[in-house]
Amino acid sequence: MDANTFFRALGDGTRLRCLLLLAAAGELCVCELTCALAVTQPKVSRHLALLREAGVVRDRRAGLWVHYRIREDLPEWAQQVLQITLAGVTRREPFARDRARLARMPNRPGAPRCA
Amino acid sequence: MDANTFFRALGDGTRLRCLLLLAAAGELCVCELTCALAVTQPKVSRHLALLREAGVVRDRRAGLWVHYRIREDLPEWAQQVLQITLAGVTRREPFARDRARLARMPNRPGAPRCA
DNA sequence: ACGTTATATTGCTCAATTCGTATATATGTG
DNA sequence: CACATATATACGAATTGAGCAATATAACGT
Repeated sequence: MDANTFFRALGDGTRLRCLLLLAAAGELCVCELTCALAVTQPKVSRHLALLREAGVVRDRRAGLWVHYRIREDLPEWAQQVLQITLAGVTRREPFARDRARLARMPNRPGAPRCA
Repeated sequence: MDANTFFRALGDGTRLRCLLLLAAAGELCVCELTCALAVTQPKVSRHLALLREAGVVRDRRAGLWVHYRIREDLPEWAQQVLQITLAGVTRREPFARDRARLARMPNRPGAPRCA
């Protein structure tokens, strides 16, 4: 994972918000991300595919749901970048609303947490 | 400086290399960056303008030369991102060669350090 | 097999970026 | 003033990228 690939992946607003949510929540399925970001499902799916191809996230299928998480073998510096950014973002940025929407979702295991 | 603006600025290879050089060297003029990156001058100039408009760098004119540096009032988290990335980049990435070329330039004050 | 839900992909259009070349501006020198 | 150097900008071409709508695939339940 070179720096250019990594930052190009973060260069899009939707992908950045996905990554910050994943950095905050650990693991999320596509429907949760779709609902938290309040965007269409194909949009989230394509950006997640880009993040996967860039080597930033990995997916894990569990039945109908596909869970995404930040790759744990990501270089140390890249993980730190995400953590520091997560700690640095203000409440005015879109991510704050994403996180709030995510927190409002029911969280029963095995059931979709989106409407 | 919101996260989206910041990472969009880093999302281009040329801009990233410029910023890493600036993070490593403190302050550089356009001709030094042009020479270190081994790209055309208008290309560097335009990317520096984008970085300036994004609020990531600031410029200082000194006679013929315009020196660029990373804005010191950049949010703490953004500065840390740059420092961590600088420490994390490997010798295989283009930035390593940029830095080597920069180190090879003569450094007499008041004279252009490029060919 | 059928229907349902979750996710992925395709086809297309439109906007945004990037780059090279050429030219313009700014500053300094004689 | 003419001239040289450093930097900025304008313009068009080419590429890339994002978005939407529709459709395809995958897994589950009955």
